[in-house]
Amino acid sequence: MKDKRNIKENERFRVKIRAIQDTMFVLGGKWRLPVILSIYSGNKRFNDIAASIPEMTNRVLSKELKHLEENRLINRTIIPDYPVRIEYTITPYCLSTQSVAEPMEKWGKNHIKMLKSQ
Amino acid sequence: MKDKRNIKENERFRVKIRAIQDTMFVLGGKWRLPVILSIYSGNKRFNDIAASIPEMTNRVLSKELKHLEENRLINRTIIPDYPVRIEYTITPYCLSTQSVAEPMEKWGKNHIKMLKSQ
DNA sequence: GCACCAGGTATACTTTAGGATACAGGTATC
DNA sequence: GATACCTGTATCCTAAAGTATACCTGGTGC
Repeated sequence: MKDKRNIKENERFRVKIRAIQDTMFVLGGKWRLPVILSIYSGNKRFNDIAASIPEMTNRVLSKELKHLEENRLINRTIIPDYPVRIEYTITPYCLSTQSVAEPMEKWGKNHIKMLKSQ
Repeated sequence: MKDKRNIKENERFRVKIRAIQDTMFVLGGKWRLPVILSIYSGNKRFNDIAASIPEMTNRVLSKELKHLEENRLINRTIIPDYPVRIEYTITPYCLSTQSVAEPMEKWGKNHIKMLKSQ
């Protein structure tokens, strides 16, 4: 009886950590959420995004954009103007990342405060 | 006027991404939150934690425990028994990581569902 | 023609995360 | 005396993340 419960509980635990690791895989890393936030706040073009996060090199930006596109968090659209422009926009699905980004922002701010108060 | 607002907004944006990056630094990575969760769910000893997450090697566990201790998320106490035991417990401050871990768990579960439904 | 811009890619590098394996040092047990 | 358990550490390695710098292509403006 107790064993059965432990097995079930362990199963729940493993599902939990797998979910967290998946999130980490998709949204983890130093630049992913910042890039999403930058696009969300209105930057559509490569150089605009790059300018909004000057510490990130354009090679990294290029890679992150690809990763985000592959995970359906952003759209890359080619505008056939002269000259051709490329616009990045977040997908409706991407809005769900807010539920992760916001608590992380809060926690980070609080953590800095905590460190300072010591 | 408009410039002033943009500068202010930009400042807010930079504060935001710094906070997220700090959180990533402390809680990011494949194993950090799982280790916290394992301790939270009752595992106090090195081998118990290791057994609860068999995919992680003990070298990685050792490193993560050190990192978590340095960031005041767990306590390491030596129990002077024979043989000497060592117990890891989460700090009160560590409870605040729930506010990050839970949304990540939810998002990860939803993400998997999203991928499957395509 | 020439310089310049947008939106990247190429190349080469360093750093960090994470993994595989072994085993140490003390206690306890057979 | 040999062996096993506990809590890790040591050594070596690979892969991924991130950095630095240069360069490309196809326009535009002068």
